[in-house]
Amino acid sequence: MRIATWNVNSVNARIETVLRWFEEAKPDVAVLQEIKCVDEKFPTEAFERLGYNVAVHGQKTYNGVAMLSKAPLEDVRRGLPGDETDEQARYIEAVVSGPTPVRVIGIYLPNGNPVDTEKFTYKLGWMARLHARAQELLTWEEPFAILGDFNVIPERRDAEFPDNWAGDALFRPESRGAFRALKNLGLTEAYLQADGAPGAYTFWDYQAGAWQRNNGIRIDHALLSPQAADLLTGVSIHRDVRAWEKPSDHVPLVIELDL
DNA sequence: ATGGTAGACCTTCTA
Repeated sequence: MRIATWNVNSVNARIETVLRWFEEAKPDVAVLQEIKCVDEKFPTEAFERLGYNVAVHGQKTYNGVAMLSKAPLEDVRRGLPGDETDEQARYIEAVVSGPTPVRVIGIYLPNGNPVDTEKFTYKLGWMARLHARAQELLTWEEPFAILGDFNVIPERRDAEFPDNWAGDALFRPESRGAFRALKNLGLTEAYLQADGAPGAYTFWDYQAGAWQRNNGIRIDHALLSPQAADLLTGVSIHRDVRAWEKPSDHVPLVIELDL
């Protein structure tokens, strides 16, 4: 079973590129971030034509996440628990049906810049709530995977020019520490040695020729519960998609589970 | 040090 995550930077502006990738990569499940539309404007029919069930947690103009699955989705949950006042659409969770059901969580973790504003506070609070949710799910001892745009550069080797990111919310010690703490709950990062070498980036800015200079960062991640980690057989970053016509600034990350 | 690009949408915000 292939599970993909991809920040598409507007699903409607990018629909041809997105559908082309789905037809080529044929993921069984995918979580999308930054769909940048309300539920009613999501191109549901286009994905249904490709055989997907669709769950959307949309928002006008900003953010927005979705989940697509060939198998039926159960127990769909929208919004990260822990703050009833949070109106940003950054979290979707569902159980993918099958002989071994797998809970899939798609996240668009807040960027957090500038760091001297409430945006950074919101990011850290959001990470604390994600930590609590993961902690709860772990007590169920079932296979689950958290995938998405984490907006965290875990290590220096995850940036081509790490010094450029000093002080940025994506690389601040607080953000990296919260990411480590999340993993240290007992989650396995899907990050094989082949792709784990320096240069395994998932994002290149549109500006200043970042792609041409390979000025990339690795900020899209997949974390697995122990029961899901035991099924992990592969990880791939679809780097070539960044060179397509009208690309997103992120590329897809795909994990393979032995199901 | 600044600005460079992209998307939504209305003028500036977010990234």
